[in-house]
Formats: sequence, C-alpha cells, structure tokens
Amino acid sequence: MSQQLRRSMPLLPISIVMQLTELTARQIRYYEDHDLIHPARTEGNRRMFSLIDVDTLLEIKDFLEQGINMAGIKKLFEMKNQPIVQEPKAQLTDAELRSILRIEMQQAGRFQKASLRQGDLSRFYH
Amino acid sequence: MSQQLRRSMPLLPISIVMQLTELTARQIRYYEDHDLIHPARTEGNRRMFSLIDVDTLLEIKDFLEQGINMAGIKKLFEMKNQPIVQEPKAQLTDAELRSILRIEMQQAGRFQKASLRQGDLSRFYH
DNA sequence: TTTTCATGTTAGATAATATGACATACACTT
DNA sequence: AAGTGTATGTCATATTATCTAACATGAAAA
Repeated sequence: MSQQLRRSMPLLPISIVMQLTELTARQIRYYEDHDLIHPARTEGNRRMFSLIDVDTLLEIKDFLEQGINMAGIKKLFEMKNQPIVQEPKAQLTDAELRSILRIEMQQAGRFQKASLRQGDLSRFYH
Repeated sequence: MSQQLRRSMPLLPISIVMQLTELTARQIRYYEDHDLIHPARTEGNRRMFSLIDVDTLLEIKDFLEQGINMAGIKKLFEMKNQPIVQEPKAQLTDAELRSILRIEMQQAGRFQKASLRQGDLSRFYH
C-alpha cells in the first residue's frame, strides 16, 4: 500500500484538479487570490494541490452555485474551522449575517442542481 | 469527500512519483520501457501515474534491491496476476525458476534493509 | 576481456503552467 | 439609464517540467 498518502499531501498538478473539479484554471487561481485555498508550490513555482484542496474547491463551487460570494464563502470556512465557542452568535456580525441571509433568500427559487459529480476522466487519456 | 478517487486513476506527474518512490525519472521510464508499468499519457504526451503505478514501482524497487532483474520481475508480476491454476508449477519454466532461485541464493547474505519508506515530502514545498 | 544490464547525463523540442492585462456578462446600486 | 462590482474569459509572454534520443559508465556475467 506504499505510503500513507495523507490527504494534505500536495500531489496534484492544476490540470488534474481542473478535471476533478470541473473548474477552469482561471477560477482556481482566482479562489487562491481570495485566500480560499493555499496550494503548495514546487521549486519552479507550479501549484501543487492536495486532496483536501480538491475537496475545498468542490465546496467553493457548491457555495458559488448557491449564490454565495467570495467573502461569504471565506467567512463560512473560517466558521467551520472555528471550534464551538461559548458565544456561537459572536461568530458573524449582524451585518454579515444579514448579507448572507439576503443572498440566500434572493437565490432561493433555484433548481437544476444536476451538477453530477461523476466527471468521466477516462476521456482525458489514451 | 469529493470523488471516488480510484487507485487506478492517473493523477500524478512524474515529479511527484519520483518523490514518492525515490526513483529517478530515468529509472521510472526504463521500467516502463520494459513493460513493468504502463502510465497513462496526457494529450501532450506527459506521463500520468496512478496510485497503483506507485505501488508497482515500489515493488519493482524492492525486487531490484533483492537482485532480481527486469525479466524476473516481469515474470513475477505475470504470476501474481495469474489466478491459481491447476498446474501451479507450469507457471515458470525450469530454467526460469533456476535462474531466479540462483539469484536469490547468491544475494542471500544481504542486510541493511533500512530503506525507510517515509520520505519526507515537505522539504519539496514551501 | 567482452557483453549485458541498470542507470547517469546531456541536448533539443514541446507541453504545461505562471503572471498580468484587458474584456465581458450579470447583478446591484444610484 | 448609467455606473459599479464580481466572477470569469481570453490573450500574450515568460519559464518550468517533461519528453525522446543518444552516448557514457560501473558492476556483474559470460
């Protein structure tokens, strides 16, 4: 079984991550610019992604499809990593909360969630 | 948990495989030339390896360190994939068997198997 | 000694990726 | 209606990573 292959190990080049997530390189880099992911870099400055990064990207994609913007997603991630605190409502400011809720409301009547997570990678190789 | 991430999925570039296996690109390509592995190729002809390929490479490395040559390793792999047959001794010709056994014998008094499989990848990123 | 085997090394070509700039569609705001 | 902001597309240019092919080499086998 070779190594331990931790999910945090940077193993994947951006091309593979594009296939796994069905995101463009532009999108992936944009999310990095906004500090939503922090892929490792090779000595030659190439991004190298871990499986955790891939999961995060899929979450981002999902949130975006729900109409949440970069700022909202970032805050959501911060919250997720914040363990339960004695003042749970202190996590979001009122303004932040209203902002997110408003977007959620306005985007409520949405469907076609047929986003299929099964992208067939085989077609990329011969 | 994102995708299924089958162990047979071609996800890794050769640079990563080099790190995971501590083999040189030259060695990896050489083993491919000898049909011990069959990595996928991108449209641009770059090799792309699966986790199974990595496992196979680690096996090859191990066999080589035991003094077994390409032909022997190839035959061993063929055997492993050959399900149990009614004539188990029909798998190897006498000559092949003697050849392998001889090598095993002559290489018998060997030690320093301290090959640590835990290669610290962190040093490759910043 | 001469081969064979596994690997090193180098050269030249090309693919993959990086960054940065400009363009654009859409939703919101004023 | 006009203006803004956000997420993404597209293009140009630079650099890294990988490819193939050829020649070199040390150790072991014949």
